[in-house]
Amino acid sequence: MTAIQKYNERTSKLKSDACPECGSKYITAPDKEKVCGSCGYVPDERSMSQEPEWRAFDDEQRTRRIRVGPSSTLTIHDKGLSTIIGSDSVRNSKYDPDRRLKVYKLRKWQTRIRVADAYERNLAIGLDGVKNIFSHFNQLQNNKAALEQTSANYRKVASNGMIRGRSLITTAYACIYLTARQTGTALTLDDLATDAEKNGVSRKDIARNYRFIVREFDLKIPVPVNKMYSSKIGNKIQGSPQTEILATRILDVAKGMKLTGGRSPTGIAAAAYYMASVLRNDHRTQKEIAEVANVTEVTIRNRYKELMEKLFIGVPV
DNA sequence: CGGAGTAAAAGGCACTT
DNA sequence: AAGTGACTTTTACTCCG
Repeated sequence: MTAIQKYNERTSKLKSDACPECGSKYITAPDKEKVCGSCGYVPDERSMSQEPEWRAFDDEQRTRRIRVGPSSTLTIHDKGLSTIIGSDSVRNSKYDPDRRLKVYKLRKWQTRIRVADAYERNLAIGLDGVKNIFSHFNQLQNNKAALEQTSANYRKVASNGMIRGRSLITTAYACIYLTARQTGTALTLDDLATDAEKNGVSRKDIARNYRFIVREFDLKIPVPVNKMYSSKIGNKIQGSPQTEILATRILDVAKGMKLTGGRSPTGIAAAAYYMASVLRNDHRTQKEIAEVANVTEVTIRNRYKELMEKLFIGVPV
């Protein structure tokens, strides 16, 4: 069967008005999908073709037109663009020894060139570090966009020679924290620090590095959105969604009244959540909330008191 | 026990030396 | 990099219902 015949056979099935499954007619309502009246078959006429949109009539055209490979990414030091010379032709004895030796040498040189440069090598280590740290946090684990952004941040820091005198891993942590702050992800410095301590990186160093980057690039970092923290509390404590919603409302108002500046975002979020739980008779103890929010009960009390005073002025409760 | 409150110690931040 | 000062949070504790 020629290609033309195959093509005709395939398309005629779709174009004909008979169901290819049972042969009966389609029902076609206006603006609706075609559905077979008797067996329910839906022809996937508009499904996406996995095939290339071009055609090649000889080998030369094929090699010229083909464009494949993984998409470009910032998370690999050479952006994932380099072709890796495979090891197949080295190991496989069906190839002649000359060829195998040649490929072996090519591979060796490729490895050298790829990461031989100190800058490139460090970039590779740093970006790997970022990826590694990402895998420790479930907020980040499957967040490709955050990984790309962190990698972009890291590259920017590296290319400006700002890692000199600082450790790669500390910079990696700082870049992750930066991304979290930029994207409003509820990942606190403490969260990162707990993980970093295991690698011998102190919280202080991450914070200093982070501030250094922010200052150097003159970045405008939004004030943390407290809602993120309150929903984090809600998740950990398994509270009702309504309590969480009320907590975020309280935080909105508190923010509007400038009650959030200078205070720890987690403390205020915890207090708002406590307040919401009291108001909604979904009562949680201060201790319970303090534990998941990583603040003390005293802080919750203080912030709670302040919220109650400022938010309910003149309002009979 | 849950919560209110307090004094003193500790910690973080912006800024200076 | 260490010191300073204004400020917040933590520690540790008391008291109340």
